Amino acid sequence: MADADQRLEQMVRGLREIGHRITPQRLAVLKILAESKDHPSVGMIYDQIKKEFPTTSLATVYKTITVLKELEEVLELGFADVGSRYDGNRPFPHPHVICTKCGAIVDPQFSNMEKMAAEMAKKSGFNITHHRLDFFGLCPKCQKG
Amino acid sequence: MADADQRLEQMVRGLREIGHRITPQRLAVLKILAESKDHPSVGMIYDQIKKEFPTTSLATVYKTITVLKELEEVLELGFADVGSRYDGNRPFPHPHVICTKCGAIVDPQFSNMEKMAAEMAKKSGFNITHHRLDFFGLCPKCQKG
DNA sequence: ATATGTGCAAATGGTTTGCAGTGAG
DNA sequence: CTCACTGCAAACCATTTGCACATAT
Repeated sequence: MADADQRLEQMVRGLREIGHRITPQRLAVLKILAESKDHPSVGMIYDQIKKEFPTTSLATVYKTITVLKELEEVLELGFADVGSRYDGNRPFPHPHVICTKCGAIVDPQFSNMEKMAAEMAKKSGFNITHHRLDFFGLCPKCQKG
Repeated sequence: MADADQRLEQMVRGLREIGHRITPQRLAVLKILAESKDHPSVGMIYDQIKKEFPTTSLATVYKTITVLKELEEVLELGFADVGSRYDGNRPFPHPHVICTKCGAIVDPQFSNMEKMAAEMAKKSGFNITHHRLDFFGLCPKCQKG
């Protein structure tokens, strides 16, 4: 998990740079986000943290994520039906594949979106800064079930 | 607006087929969705409708949209920050370009996503059924402002 | 020492629901 | 005539906020 450690350091550094303190609760949130590859919801993070710090409040988790979003150290994936999921491991735009049955979210390798973004910018006159690409379907497991 | 008329007919037909009634309020929602190219929110639709039917309730708008979603006669675009927007004119997956300042949403022409979807299916083992592709940036107007 | 962070509880805001009355088919 | 639809208000639920206390720096 060397890359998760690096992500964690990066997050801590970012918070310190803008004058934020590193509390144990906050560190626990950062750890979960830096390590997880399954794009957890706030609730999932909260449940996880309560094992370590039973008194931690949901509000603290939300507040921490808000700061990380501002720092662009976490990527928010909002869904109309199922709320928001977070990716602290790869906090930059990249494609996702979402199972419409069990809700699993995975990162496929690949994709040169930059080329397509440039094309869109040209055609629309927009100054494109970021993007989002999601594919929906049934994961291998749910195809059998 | 010939294609909007066609969309409207298609929607009405769809509703009738599953035994739903066509009330004036409902028809007003359908019209707005079939005609608009600006991806309105529920609130925008509601405001629009009140001009014609001042007593119409928000709940009715929501309920109608829920049915249209089931029929796949309207495409829902959920955003984490700004809620959901709806496209009844082209209710199938297609790319969108969203202005991060004024919230405008436009449909660029183009895109062969099918190829990319097939690639994703192969790599992930998922059975891909649909997708979503959004580009974010500043629209020409907001680049000046 | 001194603000920032925490935890709790209350507030918010978009969306959904329950239900009695209304109206499309 | 009937049963689905409407409108209203209440319920929901994820997220946000206010505030007194705790604590990282």
